[in-house]
Amino acid sequence: MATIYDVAKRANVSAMTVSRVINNGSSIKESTRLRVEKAIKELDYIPNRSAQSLISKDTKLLSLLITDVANPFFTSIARGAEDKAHEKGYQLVFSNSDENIEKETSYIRSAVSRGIDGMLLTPSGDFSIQNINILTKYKIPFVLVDRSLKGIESDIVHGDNSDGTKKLMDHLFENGHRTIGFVTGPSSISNVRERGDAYKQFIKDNKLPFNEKWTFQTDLARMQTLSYINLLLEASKEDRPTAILCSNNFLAADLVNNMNKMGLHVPDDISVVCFDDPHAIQMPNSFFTVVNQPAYKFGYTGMEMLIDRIEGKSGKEHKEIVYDTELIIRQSTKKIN
Amino acid sequence: MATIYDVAKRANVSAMTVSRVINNGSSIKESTRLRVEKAIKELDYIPNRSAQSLISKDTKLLSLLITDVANPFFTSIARGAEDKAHEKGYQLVFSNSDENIEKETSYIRSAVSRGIDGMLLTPSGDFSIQNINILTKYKIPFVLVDRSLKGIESDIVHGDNSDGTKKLMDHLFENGHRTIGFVTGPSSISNVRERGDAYKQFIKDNKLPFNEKWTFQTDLARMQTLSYINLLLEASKEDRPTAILCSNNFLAADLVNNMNKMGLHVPDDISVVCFDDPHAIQMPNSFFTVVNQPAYKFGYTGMEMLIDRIEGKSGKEHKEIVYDTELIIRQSTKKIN
DNA sequence: CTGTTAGCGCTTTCAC
DNA sequence: GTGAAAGCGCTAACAG
Repeated sequence: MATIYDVAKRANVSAMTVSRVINNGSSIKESTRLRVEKAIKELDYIPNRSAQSLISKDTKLLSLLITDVANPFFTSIARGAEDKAHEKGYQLVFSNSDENIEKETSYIRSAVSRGIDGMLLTPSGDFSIQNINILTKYKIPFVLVDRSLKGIESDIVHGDNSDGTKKLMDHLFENGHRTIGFVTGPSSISNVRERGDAYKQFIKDNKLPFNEKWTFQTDLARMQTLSYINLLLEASKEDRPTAILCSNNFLAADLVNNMNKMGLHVPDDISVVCFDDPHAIQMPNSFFTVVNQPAYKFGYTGMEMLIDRIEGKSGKEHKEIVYDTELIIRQSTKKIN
Repeated sequence: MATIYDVAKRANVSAMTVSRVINNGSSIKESTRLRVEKAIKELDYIPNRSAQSLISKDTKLLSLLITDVANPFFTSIARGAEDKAHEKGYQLVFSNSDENIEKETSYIRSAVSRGIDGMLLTPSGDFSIQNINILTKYKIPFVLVDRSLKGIESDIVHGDNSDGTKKLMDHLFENGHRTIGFVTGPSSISNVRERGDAYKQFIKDNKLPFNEKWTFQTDLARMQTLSYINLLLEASKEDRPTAILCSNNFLAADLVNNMNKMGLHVPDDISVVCFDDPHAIQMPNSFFTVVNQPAYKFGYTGMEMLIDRIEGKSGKEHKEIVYDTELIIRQSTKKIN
């Protein structure tokens, strides 16, 4: 592997001159520049970033820590983040925390060790604060995506969870649904909380029947929707919900898959709605009625905020960007009388 | 950010001793080890990887270069690759080449510059050989995924393209289809070629009508299926294909979306099949009849091969892993008489 | 416009 | 068991 000295020798200049050529540094005589560039090409010289980073203290490496790339919502975030990072000359290390706090800790520690310039992350829950503290301690800029953290001031980009929930509930209400169940994740996650609050608020505002029984909370990584379905099956048709609101796409997919297995048909027996599309590609006959969030923009804008902060282009105060959600009515909901 | 010298000073030892403690190096007196560990904890010292890499020549950083994470096929590869990398203590930089050779070159150059230990990649086409040469030149191990490269010997993991195509064609044939169109990508991509060959072979073997007109080749990044659809619309119902084989999922999604816009209904007017699921989550009412490839395993096993090679656990000869495909019959195909 | 010197944070080599 | 010196590949700071 050729070093800067090899190039220097070949071009009959000092290493410093080569360095200047590489970094478009101060004025260099055209003839020497050409000689150096020729030598670079001939030796196929590629600068060693580790050596550069050792001096500059930056690595042009960013970290993207999400729950699971395989979830189309996060896939889009990842794509958006990578696009912006690439645009700005950064590269992206990605990690899947799987909603697991220990995994998150270990990823953050190795990211710090690697000297990443910043991190874009979806914290797995309020416990993540201890991990965020590592970043703060090492003065590593970070931006939160999709989930906020109680008591943590930071740049953040997320969707309008309350309004999104309301849109979903409105849609169900307009279609005649009155008893509406709720399948959700752990309340240590901010958006889960916000969606839950909006759900309860809607029920109160519209004086809908409420039974705690129809609210089901499960782990987002290991979903146990089957027990909820059993509850539905045990209840009489009059008692059980005619519609279910799921607080995320994977949950909804798991629920509906299991319902089908157990002989409950969507939307004929029960309507189902959720946040975020379970499908990356928009198909004319997609199944789920959803409130969609602009996930790509979450990643793209979040990355932009992060890089701005890294490069000192953000003010002292933290920025919060909230995106509107969009209701897309499809086949998983049905009007009832 | 604390350095090894800060720790050394605090523990009253030399930097060398601290280094030995960090790396579980040779014998150290228990008491000094404890003193050093205490200092490390107190200072919250995390070793600087750039400095380590400058000496050791390895980074524990791997690169994943794929076409587009947003394509569910590649999403699964990414997830599989990250899982294995994490298992083995490596981190993953990911990049989207978008089938663009220049982007690919630039990503490979920065990966090399970064000193990655190895690369798992889906080359954008046969031109990628020039990029592969960079890796070879710098002796960076790599494993090919999904696509081979003419004349390049390397570790590789991919699906059985011929057999997959045959499964799809068999299915169409059994459902009465005789005039079968083919929508595909550039022939510089190995699997596109292999699928095309298998398609032609099937037509020949079964003495099906063949008209060059119904084979349409387009760019995989900027698909132009509309012009093909116009061709279909101009033709009489007797002449045009009753089914279309798409060589990949994005192509199929784009085609069907456009067909719907133009008033051609799938499967009522025309059946459509393709390789790879356009949806990451398996839904009971998914649309496409596909031949699915175990994409997660592509990533997981590919990464395993890569790490084995990096760590010198592979033999001299290159390994090729070919996975079987699985036909999944869904709603995009229909029996005709 | 170009070169010299020193040093980033760590580990290898060789002493003791 | 432990340390001192040298150097990995690069660039900041200064000199010329």
